[in-house]
Order: sequence, then structure tokens, then C-alpha cells
Amino acid sequence: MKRSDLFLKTRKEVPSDEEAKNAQLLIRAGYIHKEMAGVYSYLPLGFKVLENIKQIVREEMDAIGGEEMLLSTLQHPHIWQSTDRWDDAKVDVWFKSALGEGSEVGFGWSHEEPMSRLMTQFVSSYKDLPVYAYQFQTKLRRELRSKSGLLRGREFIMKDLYSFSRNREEHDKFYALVEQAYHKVYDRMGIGSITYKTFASGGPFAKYSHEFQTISDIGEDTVYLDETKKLAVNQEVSADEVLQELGLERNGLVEKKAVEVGNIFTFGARYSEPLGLFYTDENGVQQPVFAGSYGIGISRLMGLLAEIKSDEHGLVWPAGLAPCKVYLASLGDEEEVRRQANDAYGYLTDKGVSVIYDDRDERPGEKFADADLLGIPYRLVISQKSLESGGFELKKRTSTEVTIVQKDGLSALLTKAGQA
RNA sequence: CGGGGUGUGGCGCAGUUGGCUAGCGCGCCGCGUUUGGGACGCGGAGGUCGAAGGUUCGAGUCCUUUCACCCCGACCA
Repeated sequence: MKRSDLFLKTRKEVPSDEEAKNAQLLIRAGYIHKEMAGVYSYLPLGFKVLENIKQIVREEMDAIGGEEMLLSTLQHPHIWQSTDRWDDAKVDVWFKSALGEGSEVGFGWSHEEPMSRLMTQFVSSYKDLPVYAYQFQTKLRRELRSKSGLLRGREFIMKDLYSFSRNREEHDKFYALVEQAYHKVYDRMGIGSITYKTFASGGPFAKYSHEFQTISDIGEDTVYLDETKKLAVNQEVSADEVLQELGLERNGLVEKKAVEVGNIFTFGARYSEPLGLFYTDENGVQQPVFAGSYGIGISRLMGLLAEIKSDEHGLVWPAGLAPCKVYLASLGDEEEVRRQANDAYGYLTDKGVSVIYDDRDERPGEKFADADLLGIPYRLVISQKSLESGGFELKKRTSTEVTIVQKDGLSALLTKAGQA
């Protein structure tokens, strides 16, 4: 991508209506645009980051047998009435509208009901189970107060996976598998070491649900950590009996603020029964499908990563999430510099290394500042001065060290570095 | 939804006890000089001062209503 072709524009000043660091940085860097409170649009570079986050999640969900699909956003009241989750008195986050007189529709804020209902079409025998289906969906929720930039919006993107198993044993095995997959997801995003499996309130079919909480001061949740066991307990369930049951010592726990980046629930027959999701077992007996749901906040992760992976100069995307690998900046307008910059851009692009080529007629300081603000992992500079030093200057976003490299060495170096 | 705060060119802000063609910085356009950490000079464009109503000879400024946004709280992935 040539910078001169992008509609991207960065800002020096922070927007006055954003307090949260993640929103300030992402807006300054031109990754997102605020439409209204708690509602953001994703601009080309922000969209790439979002897609990169999704891709990591997608790979890990596919690896444990997930089948990706996409449910509708518009929801019919009927199926939600059958689980008593349509009434505003029961669920207060519904955005609702009407098709016509006396005919309501809702905008999906979660999808247990439609997914369960849909499965009645495909599940009738024990041979049809288990089923693991997931989607990336824009969820709409009428939050009374959205805040913290991308961390709590009225419109946000979530990965939600639903498992449909024959029985608890089969369910529990998959539940454990999801837990492992989630840890891989967070590891790959560079927040594995500060993300804890956390015990939270359960429901009729499980004593606890589990959250994945990433330690951060911007978090809304308070958790108690056992750092040696790599476990945490949400404050909401941190009674003495619970700690005892989990084998945790209260005085060994540390209180921290954390951001919920994922959760996994055991639902059992809670939605299957009212929605008519049954199967016939080996003995010819009808059984309710044993279900679970598993969420990861995709857009929330983007906000959290911006919050955590940043410094005083701007964003610092982990490899694999950045919108591209290299920020190539040409300095000055000498013929030779221009020629070699174009050459390197073509060369890297051909080798499959994603590049933003800053070909604008701007001063060096501005290009350096943009490379930093955008948080691109590598900065490659070509100028009269760098040519005199023997090639291109390569610098990592996370380091101040500059190395001189030749064009032919670039792609190998960048490919190797990207894998590390 | 309770408490606090803010709305003035695309962005960030100033605007005194009401007073004259509403300013400044950034950004934008043109010309020139510049070129290793967000340059400088000269000349430009761009505003129903959030909206509606009211008081007044006169309202960005005072009053009423309303909308939006931010922060704290309650609620929530």
C-alpha cells in the first residue's frame, strides 16, 4: 500500500470526547472512527487488525472442530419468548424495532436461542452429535453507559461458539479443549502471560462459568489471582467457601483489575429444552442436547491490545496483528532514493511482505512519527544518508537499534523476524 | 438512570460585566524556501457559535426547553 493512495490521515491531537487511551490512540492513528457513543467504524488499517485478530481466533476454533457460519442479526421474538428472554424486564439490553403494526423484531445481542433453534433442523440422533458451530457477529446491546473506547460498546464484534453434545461427559471434554484453545489465542496475541482463567458465577447446570481475564487497570472487573496456580476468581464469587473448594488461600491471592476477554459457559439443557432441541440416544430414548457457549470479544481485544501494546509514541502491534509488517519511508526527493524505494517496495511486495510505503513528500520527522504512531513492527528507511551507509536502515518498533541492510537481504530478514 | 462536566470551521481551543466585520493553533489550498524526529515565509478557502424558543435596540455571552458527548456510580461480553 502506498501511503499516497490511502485515505489514512493521522492526528497530533487527541479527540476531546475520548478519555480512554485505546480510543485516543486508535483514532489518532486513523484505525477507527467514532460514530456515536459506544459505536465505532473500522477504517482500512483498523479493519485489517480486526481481521487479523479474527484469523487467529478462527484458526484455533477450527483446530478444535469448530464450523464457522453466520447467524442473522434480526431476531424474531417468538424463540426468545420461549426461553423468557424477550421481555425488557428480563433482558434489558435489547434494541427492538418493528416490521409493521403489532409485529416486533429484535437486534441480536447474543445467539443461544437462534443457534439452538436452528440445530433442531439438523440434530435428531446421537449420530448427529456433537456439533460445534461458531460465528463472528456484530452484537447490539443497549448499554446504559458505554465507555472505555472499544472495551464497552453498544455495537461490538464477538466470536461466539456453541457446542451441542450428547451428555455432560462429552461436553466436559470439549469445554476443556476450548479452554486450551483460548489460552493459545491469547498467547498468540501476546497477552498470554497476563490472561487468567477465572472462576465466575455459573447457572443451573454448572456451579461456575469461566472467564478469561487480562490484567489491566482499565478493566471493569476485579479478580483475585493466584499467580503460581495461574488461576483467578472473580470478585463476584470470591466467598470463603468458594476459595476453599477451589483450594485457594485467601492470603495468597492478589487483587487486580482485569478485562474480560473471553468466557465459557455450560448451559446443559437450559435452552435446549424450551427450544425443542432433543436427540434420540442409542436406546431409543429422547434426550435434551447438552449445550455450552464460548465467547471472545474481538473488538474488545483490539481495544485492549491498543491499550496494553503502546508507548508514548503510539501503538505497538504484536507481530501477526499489525495491519502490515513494514513501514517503508523514503526521505528526500533525490532520484536515486526515489528509485530504490520504489524498487524495494516492489521487491518486498513480490516476496509477500506487507508494506506501507510512505512515498509522500513529507519531512522525516513526520514519517518517523507516523511509523511509530501506527505501530508497524518494522521501519525501513531509505535516504541519501542511508545509501551512503550502504543500504536501508531497518529498525524494530520496539527497539532503538538501527541496522543497515541490503535490498536482497530484506525479505529473508523480515520473514525470519516475523516468525520469531 | 442518579451525580458532575462539556458543546464555537475537519481537529484542539480562546472569546471579559451582553456591543461593532467571531479569533488563535493544527489541518487544508496556492507560491517560494526547506528536508534525519510532526519546518518556515507570504497569500487564501472554510463558521446557521449543538438545536428550538425567549429576554433585549443588540445574544457565542442572559433565561427556558431539548439533543449530543465525556467522567463517576448502578448494570453488563
